[in-house]
Amino acid sequence: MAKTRKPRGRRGLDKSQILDSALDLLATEGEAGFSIRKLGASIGVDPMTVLHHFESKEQLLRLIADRSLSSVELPPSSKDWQTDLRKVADAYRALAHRHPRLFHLHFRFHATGPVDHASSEVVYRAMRATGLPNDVAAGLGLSFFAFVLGFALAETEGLLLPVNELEEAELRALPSRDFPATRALIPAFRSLKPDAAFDVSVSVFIDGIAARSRSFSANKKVAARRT
Amino acid sequence: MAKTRKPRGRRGLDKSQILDSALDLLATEGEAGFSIRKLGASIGVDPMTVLHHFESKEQLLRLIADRSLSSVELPPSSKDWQTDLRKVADAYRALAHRHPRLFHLHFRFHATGPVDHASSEVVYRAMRATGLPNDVAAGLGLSFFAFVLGFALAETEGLLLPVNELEEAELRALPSRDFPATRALIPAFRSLKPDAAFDVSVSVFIDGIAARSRSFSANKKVAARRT
DNA sequence: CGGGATAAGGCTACACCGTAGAACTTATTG
DNA sequence: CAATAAGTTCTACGGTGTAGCCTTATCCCG
Repeated sequence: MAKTRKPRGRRGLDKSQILDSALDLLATEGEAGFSIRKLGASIGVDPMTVLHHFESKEQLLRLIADRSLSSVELPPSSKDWQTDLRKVADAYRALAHRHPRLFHLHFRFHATGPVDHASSEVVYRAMRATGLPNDVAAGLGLSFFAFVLGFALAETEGLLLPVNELEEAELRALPSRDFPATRALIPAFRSLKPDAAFDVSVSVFIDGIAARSRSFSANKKVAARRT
Repeated sequence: MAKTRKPRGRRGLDKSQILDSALDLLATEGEAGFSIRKLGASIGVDPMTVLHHFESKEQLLRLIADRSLSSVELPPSSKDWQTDLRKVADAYRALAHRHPRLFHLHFRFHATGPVDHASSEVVYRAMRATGLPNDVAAGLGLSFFAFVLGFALAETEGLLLPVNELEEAELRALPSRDFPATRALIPAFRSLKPDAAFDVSVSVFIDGIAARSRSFSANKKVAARRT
């Protein structure tokens, strides 16, 4: 049986409950507005009591990130590595949408908890299914993660929103001699659909991997035939 | 003539010089160790003097990010959109390597200064050269940026380093029944070469775009012939 | 049941932070 | 020279993380 001993203190405080409140506070206030004192006040407890359970603010933030990460529901590995990759990508983007104010923490504390390992296992299994050599597979797997996290972070930080009127005015002010492409795309920026952009770029990445996988296998066959 | 009026104060302080020192301090101490008081002390000036030139710490950080951004040397647009994309990617990764401690600021303050516009013009020009429709081109251009920035950030935050012995031990501890792919790639993680991983994944992304461009053009021709 | 042992929870204090407001000093202008 | 404006500093306020010490409640063992 698990050793979930009930808390002994008179307040019946539970680390896990504190973490929940902490995540709430962080999710609503953002990191700048998050403080141990506020957290203590929000749960009616002395700030030092919080630090008694989590030895520092840094540790607390780390555990908050871990907890939010534990909410990703990762797909089972299937036969088709491409859909597996797509599902992992979607799962992490959904995570970003669930807690946009704290998603950046996943870059600061690159967790190595079970969730991360499970997700990356799916990715690495997919990369190995391509037949590419191990060093390439490892690099591509990590890059795929970096891409997905980067896209999601860009989204939560507002880099990917459809441009508003102010930004549009700024773009229109660019000299058309030097910025023809930017100006030509202004209508597209106005009606930008992040979901579609994500789908397309994930597909593009996966297509690129598939192409590389095909040409690598072909070369290997040729080399084998030559011996 | 430009209006670079020399400073009038008795200390001869210059906004630009303060900014230089600020960037230095931030680059060596990291954001956690950066404070207006320390900056003031480092240049022998009252902290409030700093705030007189930059109205808040937030503004100062924003300008530091802008300044670091202004150091990217972006390539001229060529005839080949693929090499153009590659050069932009390299330029931003180089930026991250130049100032790893403050690269994350580029996500917080998505600058819209001239440098960013110039770089994105290169990207958008490339995307339009593919012949893809504008909405797809816009989304892919932004995604390409997100990918490059995400990779670079992952690198500066330590997600992409070759695994050390401690991490390797953690990976080895994973049950081989559930994590065969992760375990199989451990040697590859040991000797991971970020440069190569970046090159490969940028190529993969570009290849994917090129493939999509080809199939789109083909479809368009078919549709045109059918009328 | 008694009496440590142990952990939970709280109080105080310290060093540091960003910055508002007012005062002072100097350079420029009229 | 006086007036003005800009640069610089001082002081103070409310906020932060957390070290050190203390009290109190619960558990375990004899």
